[in-house]
Amino acid sequence: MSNLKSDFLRILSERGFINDCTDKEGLDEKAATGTIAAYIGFDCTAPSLHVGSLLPIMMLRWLQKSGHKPIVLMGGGTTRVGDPSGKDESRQLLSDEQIAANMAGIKRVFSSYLTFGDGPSDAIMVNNADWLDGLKYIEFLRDYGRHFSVNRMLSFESVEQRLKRQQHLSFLEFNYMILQAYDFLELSRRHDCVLQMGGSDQWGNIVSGVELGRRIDDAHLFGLTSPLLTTASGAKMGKTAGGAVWLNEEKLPAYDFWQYWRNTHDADVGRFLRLFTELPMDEIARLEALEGQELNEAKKILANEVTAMCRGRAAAEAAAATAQKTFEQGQLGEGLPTVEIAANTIREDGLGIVDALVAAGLCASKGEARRLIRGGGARLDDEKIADENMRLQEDLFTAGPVKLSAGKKRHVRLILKD
RNA sequence: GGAGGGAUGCCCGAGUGGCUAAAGGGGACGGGCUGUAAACCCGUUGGCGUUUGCCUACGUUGGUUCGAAUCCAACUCCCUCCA
Repeated sequence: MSNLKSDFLRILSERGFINDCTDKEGLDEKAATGTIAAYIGFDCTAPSLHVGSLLPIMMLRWLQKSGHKPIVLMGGGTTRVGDPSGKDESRQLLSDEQIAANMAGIKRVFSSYLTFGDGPSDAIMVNNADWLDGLKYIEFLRDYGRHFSVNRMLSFESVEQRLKRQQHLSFLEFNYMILQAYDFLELSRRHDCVLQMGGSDQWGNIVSGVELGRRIDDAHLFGLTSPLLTTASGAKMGKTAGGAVWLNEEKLPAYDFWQYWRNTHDADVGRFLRLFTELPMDEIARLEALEGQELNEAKKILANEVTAMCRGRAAAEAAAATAQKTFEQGQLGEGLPTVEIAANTIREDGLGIVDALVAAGLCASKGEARRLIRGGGARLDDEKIADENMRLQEDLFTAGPVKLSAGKKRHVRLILKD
């Protein structure tokens, strides 16, 4: 395993980034003797990437750190088609305006992880709409389509899944892998890119590109995939009570982002430290060896490191401080999500506690708020709320913000606003 | 184009005229135990109002009926086989 010569592959390997590689020795040789360019594609299906994309982003970061050139491919063109990999059903088609807006949001996050510029190992960002949008159908089919075997395509996991489960797969989506393969070819021609990386669900698409390069340009391209990340409990990474764990601040406050990592399962701590932080391996070994309650320290470090990289050191420290106040001292941390209550809604005869829970975003509906109270999960300044008809009065706020909680982990600061 | 099968709540899936806001499971959320873990146990899981109430919901639109997720018709989409 560790007879790897290149820094790049050795780091990825020892940190657990590698699931599969089309030609590990060949790639190692190439990375050890020169500078290589590698790319990962990101489709613009949402206004922000979420933690699921953090793994590929970290791969690009290590690539750059070991002296190579990362290429971030924005899927402005492929998003118009829709990748069927790993999806049960066809995604709704996104409008071009949505795609453009999503791309703008996604682009922002990369500057936290990569250095962009014109130097040999500076990262660049390209958009596959640049070459996909202008393709001519018949020409494309004749030049490239003939290199694809439908028999083969049908056997790829992404396609086979759909067929086996009797789920609709449109011809549009069926073409996705061809376009992704073509992307690789274009990038190898334009930027001398020799490696495509991605999640293991991308294996089929990546291999298609490697083959296309060999058939048409006689190029020796490489593919490398990372393991599909699931948590120890088997769930796909990146979901939390509030929804997806977004990388962009405007989609998820730093405090919540930090909390996500703080709540990592015991069994995942070591793996996540290796994948999502840049702590030295021996330090990680020490941290993951901690047992019982002490392992919580490792989780805090994990949260701090990941948050610092994504949101900045200051944001990470603020989140850590808020968490400490809230959980370890039982106080009201300043960094908790803050919700303003308009003073005039409360002045007359107070604000119903049920409405307050909904307004605070802790419950999706009044019924849910009532159930929460009945189940004993709602608390006001750490006092269990027993009466679902209770009303918050104005004088409650004279001493300052009030803490409203749903369960042990979700807290909101309520403040009165004129 | 022909023949047959199917569409149920976040997901899977039962239900073939009233007892159905709809079994069961998963997930999620809450409580207990803990370490802001895991496992386990318990509870909750359409909306609004709350003492029995109203509204929305079983692909879509109509119809039969006192009454439909359940029967009928048309339509949409998916699947299988045939051409």
